[in-house]
Amino acid sequence: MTTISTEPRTCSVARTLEIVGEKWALLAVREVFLGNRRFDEMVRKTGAPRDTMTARLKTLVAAGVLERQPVSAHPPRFEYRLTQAGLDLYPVIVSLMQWGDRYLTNGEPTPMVLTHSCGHTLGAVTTCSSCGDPILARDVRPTPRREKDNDL
Amino acid sequence: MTTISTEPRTCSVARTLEIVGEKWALLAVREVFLGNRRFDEMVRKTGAPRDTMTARLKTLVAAGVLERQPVSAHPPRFEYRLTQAGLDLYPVIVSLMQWGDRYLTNGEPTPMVLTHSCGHTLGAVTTCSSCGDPILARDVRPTPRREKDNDL
DNA sequence: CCTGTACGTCCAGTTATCGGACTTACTGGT
DNA sequence: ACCAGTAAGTCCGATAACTGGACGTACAGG
Repeated sequence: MTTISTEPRTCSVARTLEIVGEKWALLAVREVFLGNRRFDEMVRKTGAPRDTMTARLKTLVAAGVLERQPVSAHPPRFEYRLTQAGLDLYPVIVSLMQWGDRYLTNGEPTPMVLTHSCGHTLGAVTTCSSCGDPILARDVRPTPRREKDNDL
Repeated sequence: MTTISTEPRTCSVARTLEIVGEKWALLAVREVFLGNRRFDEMVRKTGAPRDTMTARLKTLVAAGVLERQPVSAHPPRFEYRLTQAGLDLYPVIVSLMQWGDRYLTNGEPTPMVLTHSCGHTLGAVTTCSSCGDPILARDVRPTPRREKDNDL
């Protein structure tokens, strides 16, 4: 007998998306990576409504992705800085950018060029930490830890 | 004179997020990567409302990430398959999963194990295609192509 | 004929998003 | 002293999106 699972899958992707699975959250993080750590700059450069940005930053701080630090008391001014967890989101941002560069430029040059410290324009490849080969979906076998998530 | 840019930044990250920048969109793609290509399965395994899943799948098909193909005419049954563009989203999914595995497991074992064809459990590293080194934010210098996006 | 599955649509209620105006607290210029 | 400007939000009303659940259609199998 096979019991049909009625619950959604337990999954790290889903958990992560609860925090950064929304446009403005990730764009806020992008801005901080680009060095813009201030509220108004993030609003301007992302185009997010101020209200929404406030809400997102609150979530990101609560999740430990960003830290809100005062940089001046009089007048009160704040900076949002990446924590280690935030810094570790870099691969996510880079992957998204890479994909957009490939599929969404419509033949035009990419809006932004990333230059790596090795001197070359950045092309990002997601590789296996064991063998070093680029990771392709067909080379990966997923195994859910829980019984109920077991169907392929 | 410095003109303050009032427009949001032109950016591949933003463009990509217009398509997959929402929880259910990415979770639908995740399910297809896991082999679940049917509407009802995606609804069950992701927990998305049926309405929302319908809307997301429509967007993803329109964007060329998925293809909707009939697999039976009587009764009418469909499958959603990844296009090449969809397959190229794998690094995004893997990066998100990796991050969740690291920061959102709360000490428990990760919900899913990915085994690479090399025989090892998958650890994904985003590397520079030129020098092969892992990419760290601090080693990358971003250069916007447009003048107006030029501030750091 | 009855039950079950697949793939949606429809609905009504709630929540989120949006753009714009407003607030507070300063700084710097005239 | 006064005015303009900036920063970091908050507040508002209108619109849009999301949600869970019921429903519709088309078929298969017993």
